Amino acid sequence: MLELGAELGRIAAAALAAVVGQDQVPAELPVGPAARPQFGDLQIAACLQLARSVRRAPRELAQIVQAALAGHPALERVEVAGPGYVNLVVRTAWLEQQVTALLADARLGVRPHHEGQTVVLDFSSPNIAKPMHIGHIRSTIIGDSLQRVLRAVGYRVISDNHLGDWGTQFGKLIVAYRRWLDRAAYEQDPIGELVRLYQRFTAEERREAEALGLDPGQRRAGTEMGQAPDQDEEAEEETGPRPTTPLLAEARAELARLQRGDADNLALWREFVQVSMAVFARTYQRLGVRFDVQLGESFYHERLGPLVEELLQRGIAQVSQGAVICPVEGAPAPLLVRKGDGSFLYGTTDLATIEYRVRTWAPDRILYVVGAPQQLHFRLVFAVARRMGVTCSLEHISFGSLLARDESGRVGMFRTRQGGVLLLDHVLDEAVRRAAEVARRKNPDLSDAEVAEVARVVGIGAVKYNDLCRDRDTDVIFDLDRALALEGNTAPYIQYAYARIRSIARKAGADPSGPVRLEHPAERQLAWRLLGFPAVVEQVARTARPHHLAEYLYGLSGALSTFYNEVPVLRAAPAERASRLALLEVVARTLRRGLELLGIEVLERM
RNA sequence: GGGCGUUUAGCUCAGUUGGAUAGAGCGUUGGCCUCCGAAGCCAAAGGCCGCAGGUUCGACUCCUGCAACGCCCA
Repeated sequence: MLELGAELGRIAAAALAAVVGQDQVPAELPVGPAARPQFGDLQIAACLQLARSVRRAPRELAQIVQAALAGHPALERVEVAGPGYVNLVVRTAWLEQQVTALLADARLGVRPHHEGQTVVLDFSSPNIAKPMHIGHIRSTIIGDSLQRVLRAVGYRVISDNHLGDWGTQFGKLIVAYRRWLDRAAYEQDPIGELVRLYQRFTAEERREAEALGLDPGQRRAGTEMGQAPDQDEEAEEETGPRPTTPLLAEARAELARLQRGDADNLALWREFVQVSMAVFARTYQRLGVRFDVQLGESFYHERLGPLVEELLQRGIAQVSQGAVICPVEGAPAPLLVRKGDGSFLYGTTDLATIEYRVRTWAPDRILYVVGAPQQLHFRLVFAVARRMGVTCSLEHISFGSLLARDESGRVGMFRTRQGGVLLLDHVLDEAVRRAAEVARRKNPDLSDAEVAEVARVVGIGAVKYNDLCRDRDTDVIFDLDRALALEGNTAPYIQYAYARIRSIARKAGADPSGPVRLEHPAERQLAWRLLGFPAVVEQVARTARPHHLAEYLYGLSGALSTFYNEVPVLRAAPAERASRLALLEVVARTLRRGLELLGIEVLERM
């Protein structure tokens, strides 16, 4: 359909250009699906738009298009309708031939148009020594889907987990580890223990401050409202000079030693990184997410000092009140790359990272799947990168925040009732548990092992789909029940459609083979949707919005359910039976491939 | 104070870049398993597309202003 629409659009454009002039008409008229079934399969509305600029009646232009397309072999009918639409009805024989061809096409029509191009994809990026919570899921899930889709259309993709492994928290952690470590707890749940140690440090430090009468009231100002948990200690660090307790001084000393390369502290830091990554790896495995490289912030650490000096030399950066900033024209603030005390910031690391990626992979695009709050930050970083001479496309694939509705109905940042974070693994556990209940109830024939497998695939799929089915820009009001729902517009609905086809295929026995005949409207509807698959995949690659694919698969599944209800397959006459089995085979493969591009698995029975 | 985003059915969300009568899911109401899987299908009710202007043949979509909510920067 992608090719047909484009081809018809070019023919129509050429015909108009011959009459009204080349420069008045785009090279290809947009050809879209018909607004309503009674209008046909495709429609062209461009004549209405062109009419104004070329001062001709819309219907007159539409007739020119009609004449140009009338003889096309794929078209049954070409009509001018309403104020100047051109409605197209595609020949059923052409559709039949196209779908039959898909049966032999492993790629289902998706073409690697971007072969030879490289994209670096930056996503997930959790912080070391902290658990992955529900807030990490969007970046991880959307990013993983994008790497699958981008590869499908031919890109060479470098997926990079840019771990937060070099923050200011490590000085505190080192102090806390040496004083209060519970070895058994650490071995059982390393990240849990590191979190406990960090919290212990904070509590002890606050006690000290209070004992010394150091202004305890303001100590957490600015972090009470709206701060994501990850940013708490950053915000604390940024609040500037304030009274220092002995404990905090000790932590700063350990941090300084670490940054100077002290062997003991370095070893401890490596251990924190190692145990954290081991825990992350298990979660990624559950989710089926892979990275090509995992180069954390620490990887760029030694480059930061020289980079800032270069920026100063090249006049991109300047000293201001002891700090180093990069002014950005038109932006409300400059990019801060070195603080007055000589320490570096996220922006510094981000610039060094871009530099490294460009040098190493020479990408055409670098995509960052990071939340919308970072929008200004990336705008600044990208602008400075441009001044450094980076020419590739830099794109912030932003997504909305995770919010929650409290008892009074107000919306705010997501927290659990206890005020903490909701752990990603706990959400997955709960999803799998609920899916197991449903599977057991719906399908008592399944063995325990089968139930476990179904629950895993359905539960994880439901959680993923919950993030993939909506436009990433909108904020999510998180509702566990809704996220884990197994009915309606969900992954299980699509997985169910797939499983039903597989069930029929098993009963049919023989391998399906063409040719496909489309006699019933429900068959034609299915076929038409199948041809739209490549365009949707290309659209996701272009816009980095996987929800278009989710929507497509949901629509295809719906068309399939309707088909089931109206059209017999196994009981049909031999010729029809063979045709319908072949049609269903293409549907099943499209569903499976589409879900795979979303990072969601399928089941042969569920 | 400056900036970004959001605002569409009771709730959660789509709306193909300006086209014909604004669509789904959940929830509500009513039908459909003697029939290839009911995690399903069919139907009904439900709308000031935040508000007010503007652009034009035509606006949920574009431009301006305002409001509410969320966030970022200071």
